[in-house]
Amino acid sequence: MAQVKVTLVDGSEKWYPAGINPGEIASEIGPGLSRSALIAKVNDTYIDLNRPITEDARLEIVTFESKEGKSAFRHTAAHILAQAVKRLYPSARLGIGPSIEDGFYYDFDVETPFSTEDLERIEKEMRKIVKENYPLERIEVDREEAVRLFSKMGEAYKVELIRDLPQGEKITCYRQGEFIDLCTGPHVPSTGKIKAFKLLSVAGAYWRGDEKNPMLQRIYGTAFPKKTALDEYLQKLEEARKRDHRKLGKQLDLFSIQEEGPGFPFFHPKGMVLRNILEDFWRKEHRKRGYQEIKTPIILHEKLWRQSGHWDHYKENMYFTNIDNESYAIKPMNCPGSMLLYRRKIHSYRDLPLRVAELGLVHRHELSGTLHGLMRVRCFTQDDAHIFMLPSQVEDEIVRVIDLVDHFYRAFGFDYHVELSTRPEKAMGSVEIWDRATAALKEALERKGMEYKVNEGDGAFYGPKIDFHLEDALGRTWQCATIQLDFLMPERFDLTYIGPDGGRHRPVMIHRVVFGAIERFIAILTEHYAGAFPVWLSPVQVKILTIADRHRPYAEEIKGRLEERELRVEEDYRDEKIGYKVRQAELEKVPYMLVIGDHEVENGSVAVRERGQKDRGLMSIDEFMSLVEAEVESKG
RNA sequence: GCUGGCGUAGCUCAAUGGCAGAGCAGCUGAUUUGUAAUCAGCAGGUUAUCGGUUCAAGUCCGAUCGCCAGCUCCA
Repeated sequence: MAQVKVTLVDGSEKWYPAGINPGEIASEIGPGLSRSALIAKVNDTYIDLNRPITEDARLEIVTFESKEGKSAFRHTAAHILAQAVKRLYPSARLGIGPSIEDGFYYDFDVETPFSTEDLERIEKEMRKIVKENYPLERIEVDREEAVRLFSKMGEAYKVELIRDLPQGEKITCYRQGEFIDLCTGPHVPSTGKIKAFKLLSVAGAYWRGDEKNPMLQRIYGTAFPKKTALDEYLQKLEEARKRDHRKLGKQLDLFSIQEEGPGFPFFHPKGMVLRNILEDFWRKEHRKRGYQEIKTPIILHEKLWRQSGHWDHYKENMYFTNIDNESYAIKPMNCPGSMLLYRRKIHSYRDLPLRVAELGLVHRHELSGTLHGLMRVRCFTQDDAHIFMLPSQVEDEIVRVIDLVDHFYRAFGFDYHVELSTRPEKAMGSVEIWDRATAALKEALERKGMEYKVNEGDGAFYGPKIDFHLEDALGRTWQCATIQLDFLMPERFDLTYIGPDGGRHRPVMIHRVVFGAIERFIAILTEHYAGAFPVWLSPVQVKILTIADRHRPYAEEIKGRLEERELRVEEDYRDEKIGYKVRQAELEKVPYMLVIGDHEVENGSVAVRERGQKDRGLMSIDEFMSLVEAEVESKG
């Protein structure tokens, strides 16, 4: 019998009879691996454990530890969900059911949407299917057969998917018990593997993500090989919810959104402190890098928006108003205003690049269902800038902005990922111009050696963009910084500069934001620190707590000393026990508490308590101030 | 905008279709206290809004508004 050489991940090589499958190899290696084996990676493809190995290959037994293992595991869980739904609701039509980060979902077309009680029923049925422990069987069919099979079952959506598959490609299905689904796999060997799972929520989702298509019912769930891991995950979710900036914003009294202004946030005194610190930091860093600051009006005449192209491409998102029988728009972006200012005078090539920054308040009519605390609002302040350049300066300028964003995000300890968004369907300008702009962005990214994901068709209507995404507490990502390259606005506004040849030339322009929107950035910041802001950002840096009334004069003196040094101080002189005041300060997440009693008054010291820690002991006031100031300086 | 869920005191939450409640916060008083909650009293509500069913609605039905999850869209 022919033999195949199998190279394992540790580099060892073994010979097996041809046709052996990865599952058999796993059990030969050991019962532990055999038990945790889910799928296999043979050379570079992931396959089921029962697929035969017919030639020499590199083999990796894939467990739940790896991304692909998790994905296959949860994909199988999705099939179990679909099977359960088909048992309970035979008329349900199947959409798609992939694994996702941390779980899986499956879409169903059903007459009446699922309720929470339905989820419990479905879960119960799923448990039965797991217990019945069906093997997952891979079936290859040709196209006609597949169409016939799924048509017979009435699975119109599946038939549509099959029709869209490339011609000539093999079509695979997976069967478990009475249930069969169109699927490329791979899957874990049997339904019994899915030991711990939970259905989490139901939501509507358009078929194929298009709002013109019917809305299906999507059931979300997650699955783990062990109950303890599932519980741990649910616990983690619970913890993450406590970091929600909407909750913390209320608790810490940073901001609110009132029913009278959906999507229009109110900033409270403490939120304003935070916001002003961010703006101060921003101004300082921008001045250092040669930016000038401007402010343009919030309301401008409709004709400006016609000229900029917003009228044609962005009208649905804009608010309009009338003044003296003329139509005006409330700005959804800052660029047109900035264009007018560029145009106010003649520019020499020697003036370029011209970096013009604006903390600009914009209003956009976002769909009501998309509003989300401070993350997604209807009015927000962009830390905008428009950079007018010679064509030869484009790449350098993009790189400078990338560096700036990186500098900022490092200061806050943020991880981010980058996406390159290309020409959308309803774009202004020619494909050639877009290609040129996109190439320039790519070039800059590659020069920085940055990894990025391409987001086809997601650019602004006037140009492609590099987006920087940050994560919230629940791992949802939000676009914050963006760098957009624009050849079109300068054209539309007939911007020029005088070149060395004395002639007029067209500048190129970058639109960019670093925070993105200050509101969103504050939201991310709040979730990132779980409300326990580092000292330099804390709305209140020090809280003075007195033991008894008689300590008040000394506490006042301390407070004065701290305020002289521009530290942000609050006091709590109420006649309450110290434990009570400490508790309250802890809940307010104030980084430093100073306890003042007889002892401190006598020897002119302060007793320092650090947030989340115990008593740090006595210190002189000078010692304490240097400590805090050093911490502020280091942005720690 | 769409699908589903939810909306009770400033906050967190109770209340079979049958008298709207608790804890915290607030106010008043007592207490003068050493590192995560001192005690007592008082006050706090058109149960989101509007309409309907019912002898009776926080609870059932409809509409509107808002919030939450997701989809679509986006900083």
